Amino acid sequence: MKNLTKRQQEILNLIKNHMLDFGFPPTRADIAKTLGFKSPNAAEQHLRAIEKKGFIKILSGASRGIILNNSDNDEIPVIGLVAAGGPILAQENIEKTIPRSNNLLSNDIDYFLRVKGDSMVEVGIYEEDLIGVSKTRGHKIGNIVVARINDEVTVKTLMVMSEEKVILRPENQNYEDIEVNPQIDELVIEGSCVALLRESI
Amino acid sequence: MKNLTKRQQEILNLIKNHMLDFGFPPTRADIAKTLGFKSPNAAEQHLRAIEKKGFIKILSGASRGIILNNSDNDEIPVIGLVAAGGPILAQENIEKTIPRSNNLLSNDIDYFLRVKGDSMVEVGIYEEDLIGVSKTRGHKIGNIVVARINDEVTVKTLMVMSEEKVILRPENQNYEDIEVNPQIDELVIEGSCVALLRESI
DNA sequence: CAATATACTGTATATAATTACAGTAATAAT
DNA sequence: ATTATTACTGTAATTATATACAGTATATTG
Repeated sequence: MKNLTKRQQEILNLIKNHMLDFGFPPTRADIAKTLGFKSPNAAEQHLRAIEKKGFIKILSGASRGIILNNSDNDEIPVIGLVAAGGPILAQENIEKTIPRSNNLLSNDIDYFLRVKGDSMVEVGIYEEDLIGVSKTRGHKIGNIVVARINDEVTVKTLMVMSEEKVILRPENQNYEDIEVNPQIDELVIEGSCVALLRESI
Repeated sequence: MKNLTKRQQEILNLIKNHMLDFGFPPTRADIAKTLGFKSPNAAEQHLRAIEKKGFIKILSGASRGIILNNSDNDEIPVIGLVAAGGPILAQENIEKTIPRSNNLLSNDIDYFLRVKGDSMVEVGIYEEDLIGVSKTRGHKIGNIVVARINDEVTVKTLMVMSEEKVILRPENQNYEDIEVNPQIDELVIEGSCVALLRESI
């Protein structure tokens, strides 16, 4: 999907704002008035350009017939069991999706992962909890991370991370630290835990 | 707010469905066509009646100018500190509101309460966590409840509940059970904890 | 260097849509 | 018993709106 120009982005934002304010899209005249165009055709042509780039769909003949193509995916996938081999976010792993609500949880949650086992109870992460995982947030020492060792996905605290030694700590006295040599075993830090959600208490 | 007639409800549903399908409201002609009216004026008059009853607002002169009055409150209040005296849900206690997402958390959350203190750490409820509280769900023995003793609001496990003795248990070995005689102290079980949300980890 | 995209003005028109007015008929409320 | 509400048909006018066509000017791309 091509990038919008600054002006086109302004118009797309205007449409979104109009939707929020009124619950329906603006007319060409509305757009022209708001942006100070002297001709509704200016708006028309911008809309055509934005449609061409795939951000909206224009229904011909219908007044206010502008449909937003929700490119920004506003649904967060919930990952249950992770099938061996494939990527965590593979379609087969997605248990359901939940709408992103900006007010609520930090914006950089890429997915929720359902916790299995009791290895993190001492930091209040229980079996069946959903942890919000950010792929991009830096994987710093001390973070609770989602790690993949060979084909197994696990949630642990990242204690040490060097070229030949990574230590992952369960937050439960009954478990031992996991030491991995990334030059021997395949190790991927998939993301950091940034939120938690417990659906049933 | 007066009740809608069956036909009026049908039309309101039609509008909502149109919003979901297209992202904007239907025209009078759309409504007439869908419901088999031979005159757009039939739709017009229904809309006026629905507006009169407070379910929608009609913007005059605007095509598709129908605004739904979100009567079903789809925002869950988040309660921070509870001011002494008043009800928990008093406006001054509302820190923010978050949109209800049906997929995600059980539907009978009436509000979120921000947890203060560490008295419930052993069941994975930490300071600053938000607990989802249901007012209606039965306050059974063993439930984690939101209780108000005189003017203080607290979250504990309900252990015993009889006419002259109520025991509330902190889930933390460093704290003692709280025993209340409801005939001496004012005690209200405000609700049961049905979900948990941790915004920052 | 020509073609294409961007960013508009300006005019015009067909059609989309609201909305007023005039009725009919059945049912519910006072 | 009469008045208001509900639930429509039918017609028509006015306004709202999309959209085509003809331009101008600048910037970007192949």
